[in-house]
Amino acid sequence: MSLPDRNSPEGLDEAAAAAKPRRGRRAAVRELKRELILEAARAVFEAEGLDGASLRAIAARAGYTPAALYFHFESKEAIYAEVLQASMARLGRSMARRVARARTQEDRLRAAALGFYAFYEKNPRDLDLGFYLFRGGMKPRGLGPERDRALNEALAALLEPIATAAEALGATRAEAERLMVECFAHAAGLLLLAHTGRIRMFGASADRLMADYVEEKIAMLTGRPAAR
Amino acid sequence: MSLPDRNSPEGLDEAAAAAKPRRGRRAAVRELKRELILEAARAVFEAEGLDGASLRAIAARAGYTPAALYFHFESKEAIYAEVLQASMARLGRSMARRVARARTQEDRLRAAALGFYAFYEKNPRDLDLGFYLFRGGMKPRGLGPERDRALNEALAALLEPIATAAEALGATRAEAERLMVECFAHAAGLLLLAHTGRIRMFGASADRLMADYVEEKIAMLTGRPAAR
Amino acid sequence: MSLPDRNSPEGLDEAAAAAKPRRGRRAAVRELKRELILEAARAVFEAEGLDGASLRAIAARAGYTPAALYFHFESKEAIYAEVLQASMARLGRSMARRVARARTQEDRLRAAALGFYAFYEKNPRDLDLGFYLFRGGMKPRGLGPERDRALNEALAALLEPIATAAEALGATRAEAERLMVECFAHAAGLLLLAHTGRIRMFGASADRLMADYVEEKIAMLTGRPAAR
Amino acid sequence: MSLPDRNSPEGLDEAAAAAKPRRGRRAAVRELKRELILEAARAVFEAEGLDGASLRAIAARAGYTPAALYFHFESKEAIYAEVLQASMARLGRSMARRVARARTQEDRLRAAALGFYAFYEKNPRDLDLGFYLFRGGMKPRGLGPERDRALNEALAALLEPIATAAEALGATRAEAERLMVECFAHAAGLLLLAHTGRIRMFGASADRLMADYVEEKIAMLTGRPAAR
DNA sequence: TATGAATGAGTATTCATTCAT
DNA sequence: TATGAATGAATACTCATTCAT
Repeated sequence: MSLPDRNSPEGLDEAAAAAKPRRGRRAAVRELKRELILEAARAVFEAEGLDGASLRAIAARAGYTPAALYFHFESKEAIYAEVLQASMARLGRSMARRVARARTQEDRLRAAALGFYAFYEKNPRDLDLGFYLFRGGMKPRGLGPERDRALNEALAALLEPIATAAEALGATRAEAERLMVECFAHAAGLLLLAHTGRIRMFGASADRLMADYVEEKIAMLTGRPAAR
Repeated sequence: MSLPDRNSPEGLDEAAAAAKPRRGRRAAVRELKRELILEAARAVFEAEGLDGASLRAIAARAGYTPAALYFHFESKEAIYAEVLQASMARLGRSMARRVARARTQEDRLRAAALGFYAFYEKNPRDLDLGFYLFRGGMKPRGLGPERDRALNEALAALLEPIATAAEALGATRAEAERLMVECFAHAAGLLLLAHTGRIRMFGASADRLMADYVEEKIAMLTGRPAAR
Repeated sequence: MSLPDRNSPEGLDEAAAAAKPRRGRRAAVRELKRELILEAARAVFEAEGLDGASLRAIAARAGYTPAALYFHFESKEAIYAEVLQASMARLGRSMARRVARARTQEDRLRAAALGFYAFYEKNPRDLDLGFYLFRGGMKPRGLGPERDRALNEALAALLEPIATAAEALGATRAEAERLMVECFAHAAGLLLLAHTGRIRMFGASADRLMADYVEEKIAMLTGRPAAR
Repeated sequence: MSLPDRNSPEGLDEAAAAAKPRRGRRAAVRELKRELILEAARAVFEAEGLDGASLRAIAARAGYTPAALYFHFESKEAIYAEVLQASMARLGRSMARRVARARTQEDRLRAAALGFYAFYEKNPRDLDLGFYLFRGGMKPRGLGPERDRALNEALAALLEPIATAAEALGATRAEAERLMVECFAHAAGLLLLAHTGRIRMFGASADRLMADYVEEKIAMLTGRPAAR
């Protein structure tokens, strides 16, 4: 059954709503259009990278004129930043879900460290996007200092669950952060190799390597021998 | 009197040589010019990346017109590939030197694994160049499939000393290759993070982390506890 | 309780007024909004010129959307024309005030001729605006022929006080008009030079030059030697 | 008859010249092309003004691609500056010719002062171009400060003959410069009015007014009554 | 009356590459 | 070998204007 008369600002007067849509409706439409553009942008950025992608291509794919995008975003870089933020948000949610499902402290660490790796392994287009983070330093400023800062902060927040889980396993804060960085680095390296086919070239399996790496670390942390 | 029967394939007619220098001389001059162009290209590619660099900039820095470069290289990508090969050759020589100096098998492994890392740490511009290897998959074709294959082979040869040292320490070939890949991945990850400032953001020291990683691996290999 | 019978022109029927205000009130509000837009437009046109100014900038400064301006003016040129007319009206009032204060016929001529010059000297932004008049011929049609004609008429009316004063000093109508034109030209030239810094470049003072010019003309007219 | 063996650097070896044209020939061709572009640019700038003209239009009129112009000039502003310089050079030559023909000191002053005016009266397109000089102050920098400075200097040199002639008639340097500025201003004002049709509107003749103005000034300078 | 969204034409400039010389 | 000139396609971005709401 529908419940038309909730006290929410929507509803109440359908005729008026049809004539002049309520704020919420307008904003929703606007948001929807933004999403569609971002969706198109994501595809193009994934395929072409930040520099390689052209606003025209994004606009065309979104069914718009280039000029139209400027009503929704202030520049190509702004679009890229949003696409990247969305990707990181998905990663964050994916990790959180995994950690929430874990029942032991050890599993929580596994979930966090492997979750980071697994997300990018399963979503290689997100990895393509994320590589901007790894190139941040090369060109003076890719997205502008402000957006870069925001992305750095988002990244730090993203990795925190790994450190938190390590602390819960008895590590000091310093040790926990160190382990977090090590896992980040190892995952980044493996993803790099796997993503570019460099690992296949050596007949190795990247996810297996990552899992083993985490087990080794857990073994060191808990004093138990790693099951290899 | 002239000595026409030197063993070299060139020579034979000095008068003609003056008017039209012998093959060898010509080739040497030609090679020299190529080197000068590559030198200029290296500087520009390091600063601007493959996409960011313009042929005009390279030509200008080399003291040439853009059109002139086409007498020496067939395209911008061809130049990049040569610059990259040269960088890898330097890396190879650097690793070989370190390994040669090592006295024990353990040290040979340390030399190889850390040598890879250390070269890029000390020569960040080479790292910038090398990052192409890590992006190989992103753009449909960066340098063309042929050049990509050649680079892959060169990379494999480069890393071989690590596997060789591991075998000398008693690892099977499979284990040795696995360790080689792990070291490669860890080094790549750490370099990535260090290079883009992402590691400073966590207050960690990349070279320390790399050294520790190698010690852990050696300890596992030899059965001794790692000195942490 | 409501007090429906205030003496103001509004009121009388508040219910009706709320639903649909009477013509007068509506028109007044409309006029007010137009003024606010023109005010904003003036600032932008002064700073950027006719071509340089963008409708977006005008709209933004007026607190409107570009599209909204089209409810009040039919084009950018129409706005410019109105801004210019307002500027000329101010000039006219300024000259009239000066002439009214003058006690002798000679002073009336001084007031008119120098008043023209002085207004623009004191209000350089109005001069910027007015320069459109001087560029009228350059672009095929700046504001459209109709608007141009209206501006010409307004200009002629503006300068008339000079001719009137000259006639009062004994000049024939032809001589008076000639003097009017001469003064106009000299003032325009000096303003041009002063306005663009070209006069500073020669170390001269524009207003002094203008005053001297008028004295020379008065001397010729009255047969007295000019006080130089 | 042809005289093939002049001692000039041209000639001598026609075969070689055909194969690889001598420097002078190349430079001449290059200069010719530049001239053709400038010619096209002049037409467009005259018709559209600095802002209104587009590089595309200039290129099209010159029979080139927009990109091709960048081999000859570094920017639109650079082209404009050259066009303007050429116009001023023509003005300078025109004035110099007139002054050279003058036989008395008085005539020299007439020639210089009226020559300035007459050039622009006869070449209204040059006046359009020159109006940039009068708008210099409006927008922060039209051509860039360096080019603006160069143009100012050229203008000062252009007007100098007027001051020189005045000094020859007995004026002090200060008086001569003042007269120079006055003439410049009056001419500028009259040209403005004539050019924009504002003078016709009062039934006056600009060149007559200018001539009379100069006579008045000469009369003042020499103490004789002006022939009006 | 006012808005947000959209358009289509326009801007200067840069690029790798080609080619006659 | 080397150059200067040229091209054509591409770039991000801006503009005045329109229109459904």
